[in-house]
Amino acid sequence: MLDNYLLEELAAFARTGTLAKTASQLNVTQPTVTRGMQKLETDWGVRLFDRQPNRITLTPTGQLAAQEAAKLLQAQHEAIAKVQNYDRNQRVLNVGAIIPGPLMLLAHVLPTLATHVKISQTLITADEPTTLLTDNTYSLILSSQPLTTATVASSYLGEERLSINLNRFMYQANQSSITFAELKDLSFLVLSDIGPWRAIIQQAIPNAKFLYQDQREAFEEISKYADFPSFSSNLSRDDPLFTQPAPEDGRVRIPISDARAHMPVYAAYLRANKATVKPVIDQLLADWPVS
Amino acid sequence: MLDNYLLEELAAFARTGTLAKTASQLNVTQPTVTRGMQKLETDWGVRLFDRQPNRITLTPTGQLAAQEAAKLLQAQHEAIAKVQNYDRNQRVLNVGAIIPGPLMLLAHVLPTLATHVKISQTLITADEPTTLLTDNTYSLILSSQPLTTATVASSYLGEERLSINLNRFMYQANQSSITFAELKDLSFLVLSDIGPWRAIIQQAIPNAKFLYQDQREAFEEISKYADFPSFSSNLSRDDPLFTQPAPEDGRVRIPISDARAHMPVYAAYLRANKATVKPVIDQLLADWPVS
DNA sequence: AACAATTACGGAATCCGTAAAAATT
DNA sequence: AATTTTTACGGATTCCGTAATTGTT
Repeated sequence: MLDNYLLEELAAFARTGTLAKTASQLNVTQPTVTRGMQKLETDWGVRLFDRQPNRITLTPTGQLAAQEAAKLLQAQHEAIAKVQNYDRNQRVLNVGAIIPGPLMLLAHVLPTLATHVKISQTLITADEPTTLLTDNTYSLILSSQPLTTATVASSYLGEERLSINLNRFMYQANQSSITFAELKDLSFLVLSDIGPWRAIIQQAIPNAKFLYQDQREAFEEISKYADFPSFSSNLSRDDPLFTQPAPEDGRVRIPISDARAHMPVYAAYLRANKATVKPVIDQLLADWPVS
Repeated sequence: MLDNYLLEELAAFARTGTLAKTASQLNVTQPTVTRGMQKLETDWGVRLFDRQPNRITLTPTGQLAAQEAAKLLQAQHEAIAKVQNYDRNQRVLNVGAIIPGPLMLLAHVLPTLATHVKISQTLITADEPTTLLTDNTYSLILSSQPLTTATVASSYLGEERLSINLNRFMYQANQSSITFAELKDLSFLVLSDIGPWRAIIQQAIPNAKFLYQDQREAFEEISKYADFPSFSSNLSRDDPLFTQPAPEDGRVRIPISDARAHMPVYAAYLRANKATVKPVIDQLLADWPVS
């Protein structure tokens, strides 16, 4: 016999220390909590509290029970979320990423797909992205590392290769390839949400300044009127510099030759979902830019 | 919102396949289950069933939900058992073992202990004995291997050394030490529940026959009237051959010299329980037979 | 006097079983 | 005809809040 609201009360009591605070935190009255904890003790056949007329405290067993109650509640919330996310992904295939480039390519090839795909607007920063697959937050994660576990598989998609967009009259612009070192001392206009690229450019370019912009609109507005160097890649699709040859707006797009400017891209998914995600992966592979 | 009895119904439906069988398995009526599953769907905001007038089946989401429900129920049972076991071990310290010898020694030194100790009557055969510590089934496990994890620690106690009890007139009896090989072709009277020793004697003694006895009483009865060779060890306490020198009942106790006849013994416990189990471990160490 | 826990009582919500209906095999 | 699911209705349990009680600080 296990009643959920009793677990809530016990876990809340462990946080607050008194039945009164517990009651107010849960928006019930004190007698409710009193009865609840009495019932929990009789249900489990275990003494959880030391009672004095004016004070009630957890026994060691009660402390363990409170820990376990909190864990059970957490597990319940996760299970419900998992089911709800799974249901959502039955209709739309949610895609997340730790780097933005592949998402831009995906957005570009999306009309060719029969599957209804929804692209996450924020990048993943979690330490263990695989949990976002197992809890069905995403059905597909585009990552710079192969994520492989008993239930998660990864497909190699290709490489993202960083380029720099420069004013054509800058002296560095007069070459077909460039290195991070040659970009030293410059100020760059950069989107904030670029995942691992951020650490790479900060470490690789000596004495650089980075003007981070949170919003893409602001980024493009500034980019239109001021002439800061900015980054794009072979996967970029919605900036005007992508189309080759470079347009006549005064900028050139130069690939960066450093090894660090090349990042592998993998598609990670639950093995159980392989059939569902396959068309998306195949389309990405088909439209992946030839190096 | 998560009602436990709905999880039971969902998990049962996943096993039975119809609401009618589910109801009879749970000892409720069909309408109860119908309402329950409808409520579960509205509570979670997810469609779990495909409904036809005369048949109802789980959607893919429903199948996942049933799996998760079963896992949650399992976790709940384990949590309650853990708390109840913990409470029990607050008053009596339960001790388990994978080899019987140390338990016999413990039973012998038990009167010297202030702690109220309860000794398990059956040996542990689980693959992962540490789970029996984390779920508080036992507070102390006597094992032939050190069990060490983030929460479990082990203390080395000493060695158990196997001996053989022989009729004094057998030709092998006339020596102070013996090998497994010298015991070949004999028939032995052996207790069934001797853990790893069973495999050892079976593999080490060539062409031997083992008469396994489940019950200790029967074992001692047979042993009294028939004169089969039998095993004991330096930790044996309740057989008459233990006291040195050997009694005048016609048998001698000869230690076996093979390396395989010597087994290290460790005491494993939750690090959180160190203070509780320490007096027991100290007493075992103090009374451990000198080799 | 103020605070915390418990007990007593009445109302309200919910959960169940019986009975009946609808639809399929 | 026999199953299976669903709906309708009435009863019973249980769960909660208000009010009052006990005991401590």
